[in-house]
Amino acid sequence: MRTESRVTRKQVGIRDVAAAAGVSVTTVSHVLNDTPHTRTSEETRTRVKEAAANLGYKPNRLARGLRTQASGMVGLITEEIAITPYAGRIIQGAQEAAAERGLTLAIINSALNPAPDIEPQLLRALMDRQADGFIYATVYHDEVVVPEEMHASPAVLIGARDRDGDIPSVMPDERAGAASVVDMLLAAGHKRIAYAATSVDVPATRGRIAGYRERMIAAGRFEDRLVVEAEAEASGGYRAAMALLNHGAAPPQRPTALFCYNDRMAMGAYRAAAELGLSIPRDLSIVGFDDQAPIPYSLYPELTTVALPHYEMGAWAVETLSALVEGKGEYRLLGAHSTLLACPIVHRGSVAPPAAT
Amino acid sequence: MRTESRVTRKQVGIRDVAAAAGVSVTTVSHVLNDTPHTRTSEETRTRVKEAAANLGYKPNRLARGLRTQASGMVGLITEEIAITPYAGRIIQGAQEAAAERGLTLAIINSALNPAPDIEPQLLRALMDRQADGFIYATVYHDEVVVPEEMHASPAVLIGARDRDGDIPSVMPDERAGAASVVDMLLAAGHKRIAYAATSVDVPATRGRIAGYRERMIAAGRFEDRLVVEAEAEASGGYRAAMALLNHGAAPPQRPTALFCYNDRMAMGAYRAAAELGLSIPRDLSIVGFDDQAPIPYSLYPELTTVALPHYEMGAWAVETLSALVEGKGEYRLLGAHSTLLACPIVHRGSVAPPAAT
DNA sequence: CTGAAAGCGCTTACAG
DNA sequence: CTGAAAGCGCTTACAG
Repeated sequence: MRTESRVTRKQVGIRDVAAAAGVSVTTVSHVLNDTPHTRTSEETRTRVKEAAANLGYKPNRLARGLRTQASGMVGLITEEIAITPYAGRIIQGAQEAAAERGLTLAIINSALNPAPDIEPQLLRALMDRQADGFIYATVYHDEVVVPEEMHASPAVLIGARDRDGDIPSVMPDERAGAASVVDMLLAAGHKRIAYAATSVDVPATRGRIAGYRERMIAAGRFEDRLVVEAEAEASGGYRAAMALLNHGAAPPQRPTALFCYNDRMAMGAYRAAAELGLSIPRDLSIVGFDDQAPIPYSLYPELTTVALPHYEMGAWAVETLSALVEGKGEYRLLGAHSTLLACPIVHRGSVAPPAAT
Repeated sequence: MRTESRVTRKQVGIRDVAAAAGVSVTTVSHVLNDTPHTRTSEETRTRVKEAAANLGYKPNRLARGLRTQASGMVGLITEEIAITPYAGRIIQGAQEAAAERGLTLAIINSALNPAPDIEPQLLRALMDRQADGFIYATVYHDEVVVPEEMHASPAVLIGARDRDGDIPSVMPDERAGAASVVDMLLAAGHKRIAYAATSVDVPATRGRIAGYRERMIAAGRFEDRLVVEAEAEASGGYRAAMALLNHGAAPPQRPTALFCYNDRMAMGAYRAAAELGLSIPRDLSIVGFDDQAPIPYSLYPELTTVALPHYEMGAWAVETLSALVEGKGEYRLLGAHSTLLACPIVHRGSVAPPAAT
């Protein structure tokens, strides 16, 4: 049972506080907001603060927003991301950064191939609520053309560049991440490091293979037959691994390490290794990419992989957006600069030095 | 390049529309909102609508909210759900239902073990924005005590009952889902159906094993040694499957079907089957639970499992909440009723009739 | 140091 | 059928 009073009692407003403290609403507003260039006697300040606390006064943000023309709300449009396994952390990063700044996040989950109407409709809903700005998080494209409406507000992009070059963006440094995997494998003593590639043409595929090739070439270890292409799924990883490993040949013929485009492919590679009687990591080291739950810790041994900086991208986005919002008007100046965030290796159990041969 | 005018042009307000149409703002408001018990000449109506369309008038929801004391915004508090793999669909279901009703969803991602302050802080942010009500989505508990503040507003619970019995709730019908799996397996001809259980004491564990036992007993097939407990992870599934299958015994000794508490355990069971040289589904049928991406379609053969009604629970929640909000004041009357939603089997490739013995 | 008053953009009795 | 006016709860020049 609850005290009904809490439910029904009228909201206390700034006027109630003013009355209780025996001052004007102006003064209440000033002391509660610490309005700059305003002096109020210490005595009055404490009287006001006490009154506010006693009454449990909570300013109505709607009213404030109406008056100040700033809602303190930012919209996060996620392209399927809310229903995509790995990117809830974007939301988390954005939300924590928003909370620090007193901003509220309103999330719009747009479809990957948005129905022509629904996304603008949701976007409008937020604009009608005077959202101060927008973050558009894509599932990873090169370039994206953001909804027309977004150009009228401060905006920031996650995972893609703006085709019109207007909007700041952030994305993972796939290339550096892949390069660091090769470095790590090389340092562990591997010489024949294969790559299970995939052919979809997105930044992730290009960046990862570029990082791989670059380092393999630099180390003088690159060979065409070390990379095979397949679908970016477990089944593709199985096929690629079979092609790479099943030459009936022992090392040095056979690769001692297999770097997979993503964790799903790595999962298929585990199955291939099992069928070929190869023990991981003794006979074969495997590295994935994405750190896609729950794969890495569901495999045996647990999969060493590369994490995407989802949390960091979310936080970066609201930080940048919030700067844009502050510096209204000239926010175009920041322009199209695009930031790359590091992808750290998550070390687990699937990498070991190659067996002595 | 964008037309700067769009960026800088002052927002058009209801007054501009009134001026353009040569009527009062009262009239504009009436025709645009179709205010009941109000008649306006057809001619005036069209004039107003045209003027609004020409000017691209979009009502300021902040102002409307301030006036009507209803923000049209509902808060969705998710306990780690935004960063949990399988429940983005709750958000999606809630969002689509909200959009249909002209409501906007604001999402708060609370931690599983919330820091004592952060969650109430976010909740307050939404209350200060005059949210009309709240949905609290838990990761699955029996009962939960919702934050004190929520009791002051219409509210609805996903995945748990309210300890105080005040708040309507919805959850998956785990028991019926598990029962339907046993029925399906029985119908396929299996007699020895094992269950890989887990011992954490949450509704999901109890409901699933209850459904299993109930049907096995009804069919006269229940045996204690058909169920073994392990951790609810791939490693536990591996161990349980090994214990169940590795008696060196062929059917009819050995179970021909294995129902796993969740998909992660099923994943471990696949590995055990492979090591034991058992082919799925020829030698062993496996069924999981959760339909947790990307496991079911990353396994070979793809895993038959049971889906949780996330989308439906999300939609149910906003529908119910919206009813509560409409019927303000007496919303307590709806009270603690708790709704169960069906968990459908998703048929894939891991079930077949038992091999003839 | 403090306050009266205008105004943010709407809706809604109420009057005509 | 239509409109003038009050008011939702704040903030902010401006005056004193």
